[in-house]
Amino acid sequence: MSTTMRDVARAAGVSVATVSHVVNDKPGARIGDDARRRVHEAVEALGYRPNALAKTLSEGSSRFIGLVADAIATTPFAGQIIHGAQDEAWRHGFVLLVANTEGNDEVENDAIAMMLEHQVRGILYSTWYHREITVPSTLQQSETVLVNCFTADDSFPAVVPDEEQGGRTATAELIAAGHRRIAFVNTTTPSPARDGRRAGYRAALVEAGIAVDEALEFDADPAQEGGYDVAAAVVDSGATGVFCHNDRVAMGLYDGLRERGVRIPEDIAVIGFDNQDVIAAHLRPPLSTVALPHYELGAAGVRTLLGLEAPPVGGRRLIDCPSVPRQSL
Amino acid sequence: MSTTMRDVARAAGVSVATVSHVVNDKPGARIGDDARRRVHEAVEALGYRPNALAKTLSEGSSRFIGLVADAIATTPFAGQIIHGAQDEAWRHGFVLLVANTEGNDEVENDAIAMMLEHQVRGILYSTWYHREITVPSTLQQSETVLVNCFTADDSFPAVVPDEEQGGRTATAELIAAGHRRIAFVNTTTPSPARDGRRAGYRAALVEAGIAVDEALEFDADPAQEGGYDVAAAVVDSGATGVFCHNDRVAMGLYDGLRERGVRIPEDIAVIGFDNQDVIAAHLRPPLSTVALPHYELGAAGVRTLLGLEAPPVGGRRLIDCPSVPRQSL
DNA sequence: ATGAAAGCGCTAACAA
DNA sequence: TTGTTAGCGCTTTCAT
Repeated sequence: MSTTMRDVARAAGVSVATVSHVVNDKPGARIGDDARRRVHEAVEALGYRPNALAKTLSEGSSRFIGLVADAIATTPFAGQIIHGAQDEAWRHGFVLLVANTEGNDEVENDAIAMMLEHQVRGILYSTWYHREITVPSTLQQSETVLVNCFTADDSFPAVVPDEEQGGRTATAELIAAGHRRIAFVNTTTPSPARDGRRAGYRAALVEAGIAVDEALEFDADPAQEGGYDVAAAVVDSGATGVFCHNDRVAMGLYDGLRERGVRIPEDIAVIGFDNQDVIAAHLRPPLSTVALPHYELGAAGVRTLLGLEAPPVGGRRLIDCPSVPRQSL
Repeated sequence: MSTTMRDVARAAGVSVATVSHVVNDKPGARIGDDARRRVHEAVEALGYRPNALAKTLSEGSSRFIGLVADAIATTPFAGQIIHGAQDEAWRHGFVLLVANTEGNDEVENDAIAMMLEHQVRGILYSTWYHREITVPSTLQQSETVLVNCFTADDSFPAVVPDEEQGGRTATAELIAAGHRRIAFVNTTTPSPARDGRRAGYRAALVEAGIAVDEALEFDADPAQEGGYDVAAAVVDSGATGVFCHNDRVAMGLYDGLRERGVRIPEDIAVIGFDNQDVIAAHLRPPLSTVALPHYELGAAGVRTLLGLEAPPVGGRRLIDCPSVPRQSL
């Protein structure tokens, strides 16, 4: 098979212990310059590559971190979480074991079992949209950090987006652009996003001394169709600025407004949420929005799993949703 | 630490060999019913979970497959490849080790080294868009299958989408809908997609007895902006149907056509390519398109890596791009 | 400064 | 039918 440490030792005329020491550059190891050199040469010559599995077995602790996601395929979001988690894991010498469950409980349990059998240091349990979950019982046996989700009793450390701050940011952008009559097209789906963004919207208005007017708050299906359908009502409301629950709704709203001859941003300014690149960056005009910090969620998840970041006290760590200005306001 | 096979053996009053046999349900192992039962009970009682790493080390062959991707985060496509690869890998008892390189060579080499150290059975090297590549030298040391990419000399087994068949399919849909004057908005970027889809477009026309008219072929930047900009030319061409290089171009074209009062599909039928869900399914009207078979690419990649599917003879295995009919034609 | 040897959790001959 | 034992490739303690 492949060349082992023994082969290297033999070739260098030293013991495996010596090879181990120089290969790992162990701190308190007194190795003669000569031996060290010979080992390095042998490693080169033989193309030696350490067996990480054997190392793990011997050391007793693995360098794996598990990431179970409910929807890698369906959305571009999961990709960002994976990416952030992986970068951060690598930074600390860890490797990601990724499993996609597509919401199937059985697959989920298998995935977790598989990870446990591979001695993962811990498991990141993530969802593609921010929501409350109940964690599978198997997870109790492992260090677990929730990413983009949380439990009702906050019994697991969790990392989630700060929806309220995001809503406040979006609304504040509109206010900063001079708008006072600001509509809010929220989602019909009950969720932390719905409640949080609304709270942020209202807080920003209050902060700016603008009266909250519930007649300016609309509900729409959180997709293009919802935004399109609500266009008439938004126009009728007399709003000069609209904060949309997400970019897809904004995209539909664009269509609805255009059909009515309403120009963006001259007649109505629009801001979205999610910063879904395929959409936001390429609408006409490009859509100002607020980004969901998926990359950072993944990274922060890994950090709290590894204990590099004190676990959030209240249970959930809130991650900022930054503003992404473009030309729609 | 965690409970080992020895603990189970002790608890069940048998040897580790016996435990190993019953836990793995070894075929040619004569184990008494009683012993078998006692082992199972002990496993239950102690919550024993086999250590996959030790198993691998002992067996000498790992159950890992590496997947290096150049852009997990940037597109929804990579997710599909990962998903397909993972499902197929699991089906055969393998686990995916995913690494995202974002096109960075150094990261890529580290990723490959890491995978090799983890004794992966082989590596899937994938790109988010179909293209020619040169494989990193480190990959020579491993079983490698290219996914969604290929080398100039086809020296590595590769699995790629059948662009030509896709182009033919798209065009045939338009023809089947009764169109004879069909425009093609191709990308300006040289690529297998550009050449393949054009070849397919022309082949379909010829097949239907329609003369190829190069005045009906346009080049556009492969994004919304490109589609928008080409709208005037398309309208002027007198085409009654348009095949767009991708869904994003189609999205831009929608805008351009709408501005000119041209209705879809009444005045002009449109078909896209990629089946990018966020876009295609939610345009007005929903966009008919041809899907890039990312899931299947990942799955087929795993299969050829595991030798379950004879490696493509010519070098590349072509995967079909299926039609996804909606309401734009 | 270097080496011998035990052991990580498991598998697979081979004995019994 | 079951147990003993020798590895798998590596780390690490303890001698030398």
